[in-house]
Amino acid sequence: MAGTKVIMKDVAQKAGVSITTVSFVLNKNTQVAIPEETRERVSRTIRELGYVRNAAGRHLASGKSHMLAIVLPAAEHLRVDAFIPQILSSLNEICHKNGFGLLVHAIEDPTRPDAYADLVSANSIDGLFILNPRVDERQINALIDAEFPLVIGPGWKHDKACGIGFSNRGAACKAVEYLIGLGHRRIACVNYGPAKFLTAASRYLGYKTALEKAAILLDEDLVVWADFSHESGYRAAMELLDRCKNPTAIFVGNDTVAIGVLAALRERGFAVPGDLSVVGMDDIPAARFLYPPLTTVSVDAMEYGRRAGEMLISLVKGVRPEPARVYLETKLVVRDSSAPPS
Amino acid sequence: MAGTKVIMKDVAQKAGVSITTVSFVLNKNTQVAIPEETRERVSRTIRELGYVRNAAGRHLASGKSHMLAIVLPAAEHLRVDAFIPQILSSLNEICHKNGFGLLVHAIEDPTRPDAYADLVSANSIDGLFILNPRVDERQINALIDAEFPLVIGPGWKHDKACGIGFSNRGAACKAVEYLIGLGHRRIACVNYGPAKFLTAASRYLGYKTALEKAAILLDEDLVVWADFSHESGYRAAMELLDRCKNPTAIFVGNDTVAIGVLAALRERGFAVPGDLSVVGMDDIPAARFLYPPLTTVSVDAMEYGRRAGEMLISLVKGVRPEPARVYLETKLVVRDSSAPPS
DNA sequence: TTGTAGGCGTTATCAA
DNA sequence: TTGATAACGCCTACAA
Repeated sequence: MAGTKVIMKDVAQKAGVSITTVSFVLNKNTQVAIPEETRERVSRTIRELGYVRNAAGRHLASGKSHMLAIVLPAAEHLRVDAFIPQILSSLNEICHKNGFGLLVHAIEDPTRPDAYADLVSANSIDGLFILNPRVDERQINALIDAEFPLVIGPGWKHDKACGIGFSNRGAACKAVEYLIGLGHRRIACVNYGPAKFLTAASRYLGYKTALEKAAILLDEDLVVWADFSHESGYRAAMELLDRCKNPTAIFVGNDTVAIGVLAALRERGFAVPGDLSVVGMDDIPAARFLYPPLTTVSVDAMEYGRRAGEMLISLVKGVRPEPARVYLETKLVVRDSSAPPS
Repeated sequence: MAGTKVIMKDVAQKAGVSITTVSFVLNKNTQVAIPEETRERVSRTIRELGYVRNAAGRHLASGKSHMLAIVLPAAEHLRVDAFIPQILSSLNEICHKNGFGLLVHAIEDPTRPDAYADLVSANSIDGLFILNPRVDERQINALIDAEFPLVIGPGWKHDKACGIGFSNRGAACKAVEYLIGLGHRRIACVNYGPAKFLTAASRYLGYKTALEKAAILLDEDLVVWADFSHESGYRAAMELLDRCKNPTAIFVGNDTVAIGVLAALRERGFAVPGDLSVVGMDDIPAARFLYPPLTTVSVDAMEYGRRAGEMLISLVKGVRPEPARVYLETKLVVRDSSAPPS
């Protein structure tokens, strides 16, 4: 904000060079050899005048907006899930470091779930990171086919997709196998969101897989579905308890929902882990400060966002990241909410 | 993504009108009377061709980017604070409804706290919402002076500022007065962030005000400072307990930090509220599901974001919102973490 | 009511 | 090595 608007022409005039030269300096163009002296003089003039490139002009001429977007397929996600803000945070950092802005687009109108595609059509963004897509999102494949820079979960079924995340199925399986290892047999599942969300479906699959491997028959009455929020976890747990099927452990689809589950158990007088063990997923920052501290499966959310950003920026620059699919490590973190059945 | 790029000219040709007419239809221009029949035909053609306005062209020609930004002066905020995502969520909604994109800019480089000003200089954004500024942010007044659309807290000291928020001082005072009303005298304060953040400073002021009104001498040893995260709240509480000043209640600057405080108390064997009462602020979604359910001061975060968005969009459209400073209502929510001293 | 034409600020091609 | 100059796609006086 150096008072009035300064444009490239002003810089060129003041520095006594052409606009082209200024542009070369700004873009750190190495193809052309500009004398250090000239380069220095132009840089100084830019600083003196407080000149900043106009985004619109640059965008129109280059076709690059220097904007990336993160799409969250459910507004509820953004509102309540403690995992997302961490991703946002590291993604934000990577973007800034590389000169990109970060657009957040949470889908809150279910009738237009693909509204974000307009951002692409309008050429508003250079790349897209889609977190936890719905399974029926057809638009996504069209974008990948069109070779639009796009990062999504590693399990997305498209040959050319670039993805990062972790094995939701594997992680869930790990959590449930841990419970089985403790001796639990009647293990309930409170999933964290509707099955139309890819990762929620995968986590449920992991739950089923673990039971199968241990030859435990799946009891549908032990499965309830929450809807992202603490509140929904609370309600789901209440419903589960009302069914009187006496589980000895509960696998919860994520920690955010587990917060509600723990509250419900407390309210109904169940001791954790005395009467019931609870295991979550995500290891949100609050997990270790809950009562009791929550056993969960940890993923490094900050790294998740960082790597996603790096992959996306690589794609935007025309370099296909290698490897194209990254599975982050998950780790069972045992705290005090789990114990052998009594 | 209708395959290849469609521009206005294509629409104009196919519909058999001039580019101007298409532009008028797109912009819902009411100055000019276009026959319903023509308008309809153009709209249909736009749909058939899957045409979407190019953001760069529009931006350059109109000077409007149709982007708003929210600035978070500490990256830590975004990472761990459960209040912010809710604001983000409703802000996101209002933006979409009005055809704006939402840029998130968390400041993570303390050496360049005003990097977001470049967004303004580059004309990348039409408006700015600054949440919880640092008190020393000089850039802000320059922007307001330049009449750049900007929404900030209502307490920001500039005649022309537009602000929304709530009285942090008043809300904190309310919380502490409640504790005093219960009979507490030795009330500690765990603030949620450094005093250079405006709202943290205001909440501390509220704490002091309440003590003063009740003629209770402020004991500096009862005051500790956290740093936004649960973890920092945990550590701050530990430090407080180590000082052995035997408070009977703790006022915590926000609920996020209070989660850490509760964990520390638990670990040290203090019963809440039996041995110590705890009161937080913000009423984050998790507050009522904590153990014990947290007494706190509630503000409607969703409305906060919504109103902020509305004010900002109004400003962008050149209409100064009325009133220019909005104080949202705060409400003491008494749950189970507070009781009279034993 | 519709069309023509100039301009927005940058990039990038092509001469010089 | 540098400088003109033509795009880029849209908006908007102004003209018809």
